[in-house]
Amino acid sequence: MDGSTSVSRSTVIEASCELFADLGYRSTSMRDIAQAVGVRAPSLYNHVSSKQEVLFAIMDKAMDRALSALDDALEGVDDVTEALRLATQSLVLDFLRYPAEVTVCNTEVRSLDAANRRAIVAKRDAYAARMREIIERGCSIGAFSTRSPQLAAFAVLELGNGAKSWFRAGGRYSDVEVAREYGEFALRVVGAVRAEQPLSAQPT
Amino acid sequence: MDGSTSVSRSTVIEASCELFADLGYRSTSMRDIAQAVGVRAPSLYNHVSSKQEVLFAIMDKAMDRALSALDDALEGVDDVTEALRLATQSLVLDFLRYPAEVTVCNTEVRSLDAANRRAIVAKRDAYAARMREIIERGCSIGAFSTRSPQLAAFAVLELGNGAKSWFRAGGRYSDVEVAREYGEFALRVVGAVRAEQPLSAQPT
DNA sequence: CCTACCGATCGGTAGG
DNA sequence: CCTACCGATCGGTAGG
Repeated sequence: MDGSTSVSRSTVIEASCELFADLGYRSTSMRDIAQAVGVRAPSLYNHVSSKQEVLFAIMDKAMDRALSALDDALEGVDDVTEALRLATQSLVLDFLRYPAEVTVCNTEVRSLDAANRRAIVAKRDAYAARMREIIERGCSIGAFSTRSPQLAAFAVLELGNGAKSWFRAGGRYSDVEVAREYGEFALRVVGAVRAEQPLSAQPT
Repeated sequence: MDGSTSVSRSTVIEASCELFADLGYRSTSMRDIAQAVGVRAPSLYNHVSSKQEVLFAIMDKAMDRALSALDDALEGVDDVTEALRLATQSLVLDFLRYPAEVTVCNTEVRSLDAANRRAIVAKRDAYAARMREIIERGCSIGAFSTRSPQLAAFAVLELGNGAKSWFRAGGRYSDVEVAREYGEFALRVVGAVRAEQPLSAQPT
């Protein structure tokens, strides 16, 4: 970003997010961020109060967005199989559409101050709990068949990571197609779907 | 580690690995490492030549160990379903047994110098390629049924991460039990196993 | 928005 | 193995 674009709190935060994702929080200096938005480092403090505050703002916004997306995806959905499919699609789509934000969330929890870390970990745990509850419900009513719902929940939550690093490199599938495929993977992991039922049976 | 234990290259590298995993490479100072092994920072240079060299040594050794474990797991195995199961178990067991090394491998590639990064990425790609080849072979002979072997390979490779963060917290299952469960997840992801076939059908 | 500058900390070296 | 110290860089402030 050069000097021709006006600088604001959101441009500072967006530039910081890309740099934190690429270099890491600790390896990104306020001077790096300033250069990215086209000012000198002290001017950043007109928009943000500290480097730590920027990191927290990035992660808090990303967690809220992911939780809202999950809410929207599950609204009015009763069938537990469909709920797991849609929740996984929501998770993977979020990964694919906001790779920098998600990378920061996945790698910089340790860079948060104690109080900020507690707040972010609470939201992360809430997200994981909702995914786990879906899988536990599916197991209890016999829709899913897996030995450890907890292990399966962790496996499903982690699935999107592979898609994220891969998706950035190539362009063979759209983000929606990748998300749909991972939705199918999740159903297979919990034992909800026959292997012979191909994804192509689904409508577009 | 206190002064009563003798300091060597390997004790420096082991202490560095734990610190890099917990704090990150950039946030760990040579003084932190020195304190962990009970000397002053300049004395570390009697054992290692630079901080960067320590990072590379940790990652290179970890990659070689993972590749060797994969070799051992697959030796003499012809059946492609069994190969995927054993490869996944090998991967997950490595994650569970060497969490600090694996965390460093997963988070500090960006902290490597260009030449070191090329060497590590080549080994990581070789590992991923072997997993992908198993899945492609299974698909081509009809043992597996998945729309995108490449996507499935990434999903399987990523599976262990969830197990790693979870396993460190609790003690409900042994590492071997967790690895076996993930072996089953991998077969489900590629469509190799009926959902009705529970893991408990396997011998101990 | 800037220049000038602060105290702290960094990886690494000199010299013994 | 140590003390003493180097130039560089850090997040952030003073003052305008």
